[in-house]
Amino acid sequence: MILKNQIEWALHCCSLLAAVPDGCYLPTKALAEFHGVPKEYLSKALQALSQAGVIEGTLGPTGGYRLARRPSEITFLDIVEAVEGKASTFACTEIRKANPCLPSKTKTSKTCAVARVMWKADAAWRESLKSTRLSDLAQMIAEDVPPEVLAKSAEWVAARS
Amino acid sequence: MILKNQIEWALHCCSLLAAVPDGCYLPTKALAEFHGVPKEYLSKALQALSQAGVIEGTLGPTGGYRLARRPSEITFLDIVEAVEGKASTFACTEIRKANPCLPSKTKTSKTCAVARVMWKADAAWRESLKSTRLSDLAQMIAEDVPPEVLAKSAEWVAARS
DNA sequence: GTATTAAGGATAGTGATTGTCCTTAGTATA
DNA sequence: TATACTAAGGACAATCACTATCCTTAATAC
Repeated sequence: MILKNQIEWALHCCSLLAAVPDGCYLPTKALAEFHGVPKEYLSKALQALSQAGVIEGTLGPTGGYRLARRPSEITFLDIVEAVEGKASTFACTEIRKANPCLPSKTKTSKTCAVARVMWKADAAWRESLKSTRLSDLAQMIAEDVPPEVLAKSAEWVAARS
Repeated sequence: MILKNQIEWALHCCSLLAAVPDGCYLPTKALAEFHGVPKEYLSKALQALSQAGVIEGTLGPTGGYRLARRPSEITFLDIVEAVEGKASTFACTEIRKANPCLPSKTKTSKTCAVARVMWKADAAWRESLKSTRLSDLAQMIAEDVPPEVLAKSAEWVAARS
């Protein structure tokens, strides 16, 4: 099991969209070029983010995407769930019901114990993703990347917004 | 992204192996029949568990599998990692390096910030899986399943061990 | 009117998961 | 010793999700 690449793309795109000047939009073409990924396919991830209300897009020559909320109000979970969906990573197929010793009349009152444990772990994963906001990521990146690269990237984005 | 079915099978199989009498082995055929899954394919998951040292198998007419340790010393994480591997669910493809504003000479001192956050969430997931042991699962199941079904299942297993 | 954009449908290519079949070697029993 | 049973594992095909590309439609700025 591995998360799809679109998750990574979506996270990096949102990170970059945080650098878009107020009132402006950054088109898919620029986002794809900046990250070196296919524009058409990236578009699918951006559409998912848009539908989830994480980002918002507008049409026309000055169109593109921008964050729908402030970076401090967008969590990693928002982005991951927009692309990946909200369904648990563990799918219970109820194989416990195949138990030959289980009379068919038995009521399965609770959910499967195995599933409960796996879902608890899934919840812990999401809770961790929820605890980091886009603004936190911006701060981390500001500490990692040299200031001149950061400034140049902001210019690059502004020039295309 | 979704965990493979073999994870579910492996967890249920380990749960059932906990009911095998001391010194006995339960063959793949019985495990597959009990859970209603294809014997040949289930065998792959059991082999992975065996290689990871979670269970141990022996050959011959009285052969099969049994737990390699006591249920209190086997965690969900042991089982999940045996089948799924220890690699993180998030794979960083370093798309940050495609940044056109990044001089090629720039040293990437730290790992990607996005990856760090995703890996932290992955660690939280594994930590949660680590906190539940096979003995805990047995207790949960004992509270869910009617005593007569539990006893009948134990008989079923003993008869094939 | 023209160029540009998001949105989304249709369709292949790719790779991981699922499933089956077969061979090999070790073990218990008659 | 012969036989039946088992795990281990290699080879292979089917299925399905992910990746990628192409195309049409509708809205927007100039």
